[in-house]
Amino acid sequence: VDKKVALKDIAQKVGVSVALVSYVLNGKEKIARISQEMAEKIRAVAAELNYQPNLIAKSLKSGRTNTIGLIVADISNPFFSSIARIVEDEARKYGYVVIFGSSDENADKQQSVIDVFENRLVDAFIIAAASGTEKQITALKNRGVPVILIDRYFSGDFTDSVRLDDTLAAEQAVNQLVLNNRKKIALVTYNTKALHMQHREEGYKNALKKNNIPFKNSLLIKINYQNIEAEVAEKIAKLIDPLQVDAFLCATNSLGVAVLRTVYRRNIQVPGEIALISFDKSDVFDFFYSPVTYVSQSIEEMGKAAVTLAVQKLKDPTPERNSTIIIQPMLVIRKSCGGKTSD
Amino acid sequence: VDKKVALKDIAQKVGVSVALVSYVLNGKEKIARISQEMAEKIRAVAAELNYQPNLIAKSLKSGRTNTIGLIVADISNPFFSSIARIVEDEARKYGYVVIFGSSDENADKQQSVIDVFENRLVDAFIIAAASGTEKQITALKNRGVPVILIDRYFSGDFTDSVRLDDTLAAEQAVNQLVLNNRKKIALVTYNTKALHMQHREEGYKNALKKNNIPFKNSLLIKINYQNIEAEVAEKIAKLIDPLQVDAFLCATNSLGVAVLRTVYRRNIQVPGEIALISFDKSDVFDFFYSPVTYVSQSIEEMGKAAVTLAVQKLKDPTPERNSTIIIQPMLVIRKSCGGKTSD
DNA sequence: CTGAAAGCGCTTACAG
DNA sequence: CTGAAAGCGCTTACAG
Repeated sequence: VDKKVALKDIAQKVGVSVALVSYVLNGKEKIARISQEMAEKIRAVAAELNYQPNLIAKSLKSGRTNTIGLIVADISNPFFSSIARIVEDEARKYGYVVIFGSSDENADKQQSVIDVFENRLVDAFIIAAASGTEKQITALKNRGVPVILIDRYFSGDFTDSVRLDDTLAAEQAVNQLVLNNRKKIALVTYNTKALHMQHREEGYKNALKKNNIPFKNSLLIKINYQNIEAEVAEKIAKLIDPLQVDAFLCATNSLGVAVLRTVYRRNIQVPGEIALISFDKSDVFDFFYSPVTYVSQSIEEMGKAAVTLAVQKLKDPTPERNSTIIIQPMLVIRKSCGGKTSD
Repeated sequence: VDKKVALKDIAQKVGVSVALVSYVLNGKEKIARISQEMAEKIRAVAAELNYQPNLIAKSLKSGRTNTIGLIVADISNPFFSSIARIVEDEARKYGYVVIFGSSDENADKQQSVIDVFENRLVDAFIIAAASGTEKQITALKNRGVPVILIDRYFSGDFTDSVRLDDTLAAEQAVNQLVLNNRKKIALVTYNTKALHMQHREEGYKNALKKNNIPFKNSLLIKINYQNIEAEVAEKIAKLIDPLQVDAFLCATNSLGVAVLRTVYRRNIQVPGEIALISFDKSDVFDFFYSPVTYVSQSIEEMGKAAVTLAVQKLKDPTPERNSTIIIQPMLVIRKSCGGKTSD
């Protein structure tokens, strides 16, 4: 087990001060006007000793860690792990590394992850914020830490965010179902005040109204995040025995998969008896006997935008306005929604 | 934007030295024999100022960062993101935070991730090592950094590892297929020297031999990791037109999904025309019209074991032997493998 | 019971 | 062209 080599070691070997070595190795020999040959010699010895800078020491000096903290609901959810991958790659391009934490949609847990990350002097946060945590986010901002919201957002323009046009997305989905002659369209969503979910609900209601379909409360199904499979099974059971719906719009991929599972178990024909559209993407949607129509949001676009915003804020920490980047939804139409398709 | 409060600020306000504050806040007032009332006062002021320790400064002193570096092939692969989630939760219990990187099965990329993490003084690594990187791993170990291999491993006992009994797993799968009267069993695996894949191949061959089925090279399908979907489609096409196989064993979930996609597109009946077993788990396997039989490995067990080993090594850095924890596979039998099942 | 001081590894304004 | 010194925020052996 070798001892790590430090600037001091190089300095000693070359017979020069630590300061010189630091300048040279940081490419500041011009500024410090260090002689060519000395610079060469220092670089040679550094290479010979295989010098690796101690980034922790650099961080203590600079207050920067080149680390981005990514907080999502659950890293094992494919939606979030795909975002994580994009964020990782994009961050690396700028010399940043990503540390992650899952909030499980729980405000307390989110706060504790924020605390831990902040004490480690994470440079910026990218957060898919749990519902009801706007105070956490504003507090962070007030402490001068850049925060980019992703997927989730709050009303008001208090931080940068990257999000889907949720209202539009839901409207498009409902319109498609109506186009395919569905009139009894249920929305399966989470029991939450989270704004992105509220907007999906709003889009659903808007589209019903525009199509002259009365909204029925019994067709608005709210599921608790902690208990998805069981609640979906139970609440859907009530709607299909006897059949009171002819379509489901599922507000996330987890809900979509849960609904599929129930529908599949109960042997309900898709799209014969009920049509189906889900938000987000899932491999599962491709393999269901009736491939599932879904609202696609470009994860690549979202992840890249989030990192770009973070890096910008880091470069110029005092911009007066916050950016909101709105990703356009795309409805990928396949068999499950009941129209004529090639798939 | 407030300035962060430091020990100094508390010390000034209380009118005492920084050392005292440090002792008290670290619960070492006993050792330093500090008076009750002074300790109380210091704690009160710390709370009042909402003091948060600077973990970077602590790290510089201690050489510890309480960070675990997790390196996998691709964090967006459900297998690895599930592991990441377990590792995250488990690490948190011990006060560790997780930083992650994807290697894309590329040795150079893996080395660059290792370098970055090491310069940040990550305390320990958990790595699903890319093929041919044993030198990287031994080098890390020689530098005194604890490394736990997960999922992947190398021959020889040179570091701790947590892995599946790959040979046994493949044997069990093949035996099941034989039991269901399959004789022309193809193995779809990666074109790699990685030992876990070699062992799966070995298990496949062992089981064939034990069942008196001659091994045919044409039924050993090797796919390059970089181009899964296309190669699977192409190579499988050759085997099914005309039909020269009656079963596929897929060595990972990505391969399983790719094979399913091809089989599905070409409208081959499962298990009527060909039977199917895959390694790993996937939501997709549940929704295929013929639910897919798979080799289940307990990700929870693996993740927990890896973190436990890491924490142990951190506590006691000089144990003479390395631990190898071997997870037992479990074959989850469903319709796709062609026997009689309830599913 | 408490404080002054050194040191973790680095950067950088200052002096010469 | 180069070095001595202060300082980032913390810990801890030492002295009193």
